[in-house]
Amino acid sequence: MAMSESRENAPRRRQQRGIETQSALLEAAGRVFSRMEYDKAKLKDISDDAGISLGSLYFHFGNKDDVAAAVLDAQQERMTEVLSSVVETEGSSLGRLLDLLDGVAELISADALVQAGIRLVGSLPDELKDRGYGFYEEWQRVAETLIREGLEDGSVTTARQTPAELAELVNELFVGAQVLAGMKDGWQTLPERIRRIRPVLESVLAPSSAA
Amino acid sequence: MAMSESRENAPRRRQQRGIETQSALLEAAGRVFSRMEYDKAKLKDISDDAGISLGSLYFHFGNKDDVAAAVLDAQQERMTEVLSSVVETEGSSLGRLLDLLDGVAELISADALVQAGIRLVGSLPDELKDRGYGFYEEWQRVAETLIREGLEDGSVTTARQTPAELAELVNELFVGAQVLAGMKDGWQTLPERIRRIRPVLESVLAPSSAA
Amino acid sequence: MAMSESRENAPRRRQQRGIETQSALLEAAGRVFSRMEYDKAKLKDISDDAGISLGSLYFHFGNKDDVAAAVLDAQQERMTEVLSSVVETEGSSLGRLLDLLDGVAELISADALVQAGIRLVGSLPDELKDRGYGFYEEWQRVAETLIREGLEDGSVTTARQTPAELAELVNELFVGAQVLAGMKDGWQTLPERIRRIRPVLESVLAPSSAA
Amino acid sequence: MAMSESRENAPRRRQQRGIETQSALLEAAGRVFSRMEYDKAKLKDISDDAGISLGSLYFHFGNKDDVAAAVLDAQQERMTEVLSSVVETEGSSLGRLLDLLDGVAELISADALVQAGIRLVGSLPDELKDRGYGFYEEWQRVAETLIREGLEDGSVTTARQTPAELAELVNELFVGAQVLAGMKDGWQTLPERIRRIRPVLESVLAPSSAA
DNA sequence: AATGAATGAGCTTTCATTCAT
DNA sequence: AATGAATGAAAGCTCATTCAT
Repeated sequence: MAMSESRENAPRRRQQRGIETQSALLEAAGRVFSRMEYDKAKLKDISDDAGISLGSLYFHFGNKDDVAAAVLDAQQERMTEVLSSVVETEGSSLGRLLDLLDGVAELISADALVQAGIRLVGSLPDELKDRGYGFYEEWQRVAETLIREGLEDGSVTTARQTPAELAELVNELFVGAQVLAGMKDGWQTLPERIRRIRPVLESVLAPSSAA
Repeated sequence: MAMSESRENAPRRRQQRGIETQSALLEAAGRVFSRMEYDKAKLKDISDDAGISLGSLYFHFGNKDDVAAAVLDAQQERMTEVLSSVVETEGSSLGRLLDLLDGVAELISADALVQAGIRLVGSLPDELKDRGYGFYEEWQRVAETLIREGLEDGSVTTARQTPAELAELVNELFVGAQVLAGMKDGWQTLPERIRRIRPVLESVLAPSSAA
Repeated sequence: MAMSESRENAPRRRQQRGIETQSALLEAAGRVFSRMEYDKAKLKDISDDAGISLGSLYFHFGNKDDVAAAVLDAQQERMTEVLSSVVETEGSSLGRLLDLLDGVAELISADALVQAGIRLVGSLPDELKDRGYGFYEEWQRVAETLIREGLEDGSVTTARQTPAELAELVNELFVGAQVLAGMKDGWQTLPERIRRIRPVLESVLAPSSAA
Repeated sequence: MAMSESRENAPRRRQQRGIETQSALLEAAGRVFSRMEYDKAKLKDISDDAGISLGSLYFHFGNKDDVAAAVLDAQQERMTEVLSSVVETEGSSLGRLLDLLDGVAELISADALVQAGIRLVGSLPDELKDRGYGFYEEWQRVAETLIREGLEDGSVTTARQTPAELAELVNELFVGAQVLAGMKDGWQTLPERIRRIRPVLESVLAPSSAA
């Protein structure tokens, strides 16, 4: 069966092989960048981790920055995926917002490539910094939208801060938990930290229901 | 005795000059490390910034890691100074805790060496990581103590979380604000962010008084 | 099978080029180390002498010590070659022992890499010292064996010292001649010196025949 | 008593102090150079070993080469001392020659500064090399003289080599023993080695008496 | 005489990137 | 597509030497 495919699919197979190599390199990059700073990570480390030649890495990614950029892209893709899937869930806006935190925390604690993306944001050449920071802003916009919807559907009841301020607060808490979890145990306990934060956010965003 | 003094002073005078050089180098290191990652920062950058020879830098600090360690030590010293001075203030425990956040935020936004220390914690050789993280733990203990005292003096009234959990929460919020401020504008707006957080913490730690 | 060969040969062809480079570097290292002390010799000197980039030298040898180790290995290989070829010769044991001295003297006086090895033994980081000294011991064992055999085949007749002591004596004489020749004229006259030693050794090892 | 000397002797005392410092530095240099190669030995090692400032070392010796030269001079002085004292002894010329070897071996095995001198000869900047090698030649002339005298007084009886050749042989044997002892155990067993050589030399230089 | 401090040239080593096959 | 080999521009660090006191 493999033989019968050979003629026509040869080019496609070759393409296929290339894609596999590229993705193997990407995962390896995730593993390496999640373990060390951008500058400490050598491209040789990545190609070794993938068991693929350094030359090949350069064939698939132009240079070191491009490798980092690809990791960042993949990270944001995976985070956006969680974001979309949770946002489209049934339930109150507040519930979805809190579920979102849980979902992202879970993703971070489980996916080395996502962890790599997080580390990279903190130790990146200036040109790439914005790309990383941009995501925090996007994420904050999503939070703000959900809070606004919560005010409408009644799941958010506080009136003492603007939705933007509340979103910023949510963001700060999440980032703080994420940073401390990253420093302490490589994000293993991040989901737990987020779970402990949940009632606090509920009491802040919906103080009446907590009474 | 005048003669004997001249002998004893001789070495002391030398040390004096050395101390000045060393502290000039330390400030320069603060400036440089606050501008760039550990790996991107070259020791030549530091010695140039201080207007002192590279060899002299190596005379006073043994190697690059030691320079970073000295910056971390200086940072923690300065932060501990604020911490002590605020904690010994008059006023309720909760008030002092919140003033503490303000004080530290102010320090961070104003002192390049302290900013450098913060950056370094995130991008440091593994051997130095603990030293940096240790401070977060110490700081959290202080917060916990103040919360405990607050429960006694009545300034903290919540009973829904343990003091340890509340301290963790305060820590996460502060760290989150600090990280986002650092990314966004080099900590310029950190004090403002902390001011916005204040009422939230009051409502969480003393919900009754907020009613 | 023609196809499959092309695949297998590809890497082999590459290796070929690498091997040539490596051996060119090794010879250059021999030339340089035979001219100057280990510490005085700069790796740049070696790569320049070989007309190959410094980076390439580091590609093939990990660091300076490894270069020296490779030189030592090559030296010992060449000396062992002489040793084996002479030992397997026809003739009396004593004759072969003395021929051995001649052969090694000849090699030393002609081969820069071997001279380099000798120099290195005297000025080497401690980790490599043993490797150098080990050879002297091995060589002494060979001498001892030949002397033992000489006692059996009658070419060695003295009974006043043990074979081990006699071997030590031979070794000391050879080393002394080699060191002095090295100091005086870069080993040019070593073969001559060894030739002058020959009758002495004969009279010591076979006193009767000398009478 | 110290006080009563103070006025007039002040300058002399100062001189005295300088001499002590200088000799302390020289001994320290001996210790350091006997442990490591010229290039590996740092002047800081020497001044530290002496417990005297680096600046002071530069005051007493102009530069690194001068320190080495001073060590070499001191070594040769001490060796010459042994040489003179043994040569002026009663006894046959051959006996004095062999005693000389013993004496020098004893000195080498006991005196770090002398060991340092020996090491230095093998790892020295070219300008100083001759000074080191010169001593071997001088020493060989002494041996030759003694052998000549031995031929006259009857203690040396061989006629198969010229006195010069015999002296060379003695030198080679001694140097070989010394080099191997240095490599093996830091010259601890050199006297023993020389003792083992003694009968051999007797049989070579005075074959009849050995019969 | 003596010392702590300062200097800078020089060396080893690393590593992103390119090349040849 | 893939690979081993090659390159060279830094960067960290050392250390002989000099300086100021």
